[in-house]
Amino acid sequence: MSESSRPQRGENLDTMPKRGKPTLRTIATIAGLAVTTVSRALSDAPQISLETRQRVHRIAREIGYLPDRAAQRLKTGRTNVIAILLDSHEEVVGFSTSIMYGIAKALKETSYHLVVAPNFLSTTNVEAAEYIIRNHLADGLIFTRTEPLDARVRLLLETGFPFICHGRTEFSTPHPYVDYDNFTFAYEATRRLIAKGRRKVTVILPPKRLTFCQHILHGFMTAVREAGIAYEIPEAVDLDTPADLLRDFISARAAALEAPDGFICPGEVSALAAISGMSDAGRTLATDYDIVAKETSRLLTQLQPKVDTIHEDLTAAGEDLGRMLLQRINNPDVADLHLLLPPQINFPIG
Amino acid sequence: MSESSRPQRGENLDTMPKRGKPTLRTIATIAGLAVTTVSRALSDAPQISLETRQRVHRIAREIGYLPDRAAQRLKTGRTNVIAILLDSHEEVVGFSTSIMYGIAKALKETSYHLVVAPNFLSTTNVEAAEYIIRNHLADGLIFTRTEPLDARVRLLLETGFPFICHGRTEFSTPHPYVDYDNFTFAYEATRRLIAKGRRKVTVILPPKRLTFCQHILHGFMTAVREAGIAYEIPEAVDLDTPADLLRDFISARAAALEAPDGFICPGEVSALAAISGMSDAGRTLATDYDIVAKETSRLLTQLQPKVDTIHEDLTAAGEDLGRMLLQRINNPDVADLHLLLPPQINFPIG
DNA sequence: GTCAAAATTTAAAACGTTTTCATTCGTCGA
DNA sequence: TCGACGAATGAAAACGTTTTAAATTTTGAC
Repeated sequence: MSESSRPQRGENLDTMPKRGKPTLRTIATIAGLAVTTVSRALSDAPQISLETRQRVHRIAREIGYLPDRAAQRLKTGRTNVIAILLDSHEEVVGFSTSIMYGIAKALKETSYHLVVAPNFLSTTNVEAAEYIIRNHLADGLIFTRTEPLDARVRLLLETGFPFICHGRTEFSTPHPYVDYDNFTFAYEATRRLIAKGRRKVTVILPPKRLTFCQHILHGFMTAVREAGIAYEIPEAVDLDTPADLLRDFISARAAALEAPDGFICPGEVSALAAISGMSDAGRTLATDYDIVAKETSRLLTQLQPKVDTIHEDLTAAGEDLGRMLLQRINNPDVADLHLLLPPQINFPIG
Repeated sequence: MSESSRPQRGENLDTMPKRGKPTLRTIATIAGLAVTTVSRALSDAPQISLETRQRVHRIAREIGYLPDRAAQRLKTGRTNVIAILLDSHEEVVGFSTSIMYGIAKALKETSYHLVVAPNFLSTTNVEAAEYIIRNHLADGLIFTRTEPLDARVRLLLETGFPFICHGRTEFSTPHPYVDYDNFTFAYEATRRLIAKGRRKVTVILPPKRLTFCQHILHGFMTAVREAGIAYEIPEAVDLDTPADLLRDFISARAAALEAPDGFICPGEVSALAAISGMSDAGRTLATDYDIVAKETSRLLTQLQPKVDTIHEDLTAAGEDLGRMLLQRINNPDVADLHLLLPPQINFPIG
């Protein structure tokens, strides 16, 4: 104990009443330990005795110590930040919000933060990823709405930067992902409509460039072909179409000849638009037509009569994304990190 | 030049092919200068000769030098990050997106980044702000949708943390803000409807807890009282009501007795919902009723017949927010930093 | 009791930058 | 010619943490 008590609170806090933020040194001085020991104790290193560890933790809590993330980052090279990418013009609608909520839950007890990286000034969705990597703004990346040949996936695989996405690309390049089994969703949804006696089915598809559009189409077509039933696939609208336009489209379609009497709606907004549109055309749910919808919140449970739903738990998906990305960051050579989440079917299947 | 060339690239890069990221030292070695000089040259300090400054900049560009933000932050205490807060359950719809775009533009040529701070795990919207301050995750905060007694504003004023918000609180506590003149918007919009010969006007208000709801109501009521005209204020819906519910509400209202024939829609979604709803009830725009809408994108310019619009440039507001926040950060005692943006009226006023 | 091994703790260097203070070098007035 | 001055550059400390290597204390076997 030579000169451990330097005049730390001298005349140098006249600039701001910043109350000399506590550091490891503060704790060390109070506890009569070395900074090293305090650091180790706080990070629960094995070689520290239980007693010191507890004492250090207690002091830290009492004086409200928070580690300086800049110093940690400088030393370790890790930012303790996970970023989620937003497409150039994607808006954070309920979809991403639920996923973010799940990610935030997965990060809750860790030292990691979630930041949302908007991508407003660049034209391609890969530029935001490049920017993050170049400036080392995060330790890992999450993004959604993958395409079969996704430029982001390619870039990240090339640079070896940790990432995981919600959705898959084509199968030739394996990469970490969490995806929902949209094939089964569409297959079971279609079979349900058929089982209910519907004779012409249709599906509101996602935008064609997205991978999961293929999955839904595949599941739909498989069930349609097995049953040899009539179907139609709207070209003018998709899941990203604004709700009123969708409503008007469906209303117009219902008034025409050979209108469909069974709808697959892989999203709540499209389901509500379909109900409104059919209602505009004088059709009654359950009597004149049926819907099977994908539900991600509890929006549809209010409806009377009830529509058949298949649940997709986006919050759970977000938790998996967060958990698996951390796994990937801390152990770069875990092989083949992926997960396919099963649909949760809310009606009897036979 | 004693021993400036240490064996920097020894055996220590076997962990990762990280290509020894260039640092100030790298540049210094190449240029035959001291690290100090390089640092000064890059930050354009006055005492560096023009020649050295240019040379250093050139080398930095050539080897792709990027400053280590963690080191900068550790040394200066500044994070070079601006955060925009999202409400607990607010979704980033077109509204926030435009503002973020403007902020990003204002930050473009500076060293600042914009990050979006979601607030999913806390229940009140003030917790996200607290979290950011405690962990010093940003140098300044931006948020929107202020309330008359806004807990975030109070917290930030108390702690002296730099912030600026889009929208005002009550007038008793001055604080930095950028706001749109919603009084004038509503006043002129109402007068326009009256000038067009409408005899019963109505307005879709924002949620009552938000400050700018009062401003719109005030402008509306002022014009209504001046003209002594009939009016009504819907209680069951507001600007946050989902579009189909709004449409159905308006359609139902149009069918009833003494329905309004003039609508103030302070948002594009509500304007479209009003048109659809009136159309459902068999009413024709411009013939049976008129609308004055606030437009923030170019969504409404497509419509036939045209609706009268008053423009609010959210991107410009974002730019002002970013610019003024930087001003506030770099000079904490600028007094009374605020801006009231005038409506841009797209019809002849008389 | 002694000595080596194990269990703890510590000193010091390092991460990459900024900043304070000192140094060099030419230039100019006397 | 001398010293002083200003311009330009440099050396070294510091920010708060982690980590390597070393020092100290404790333990256990003989």
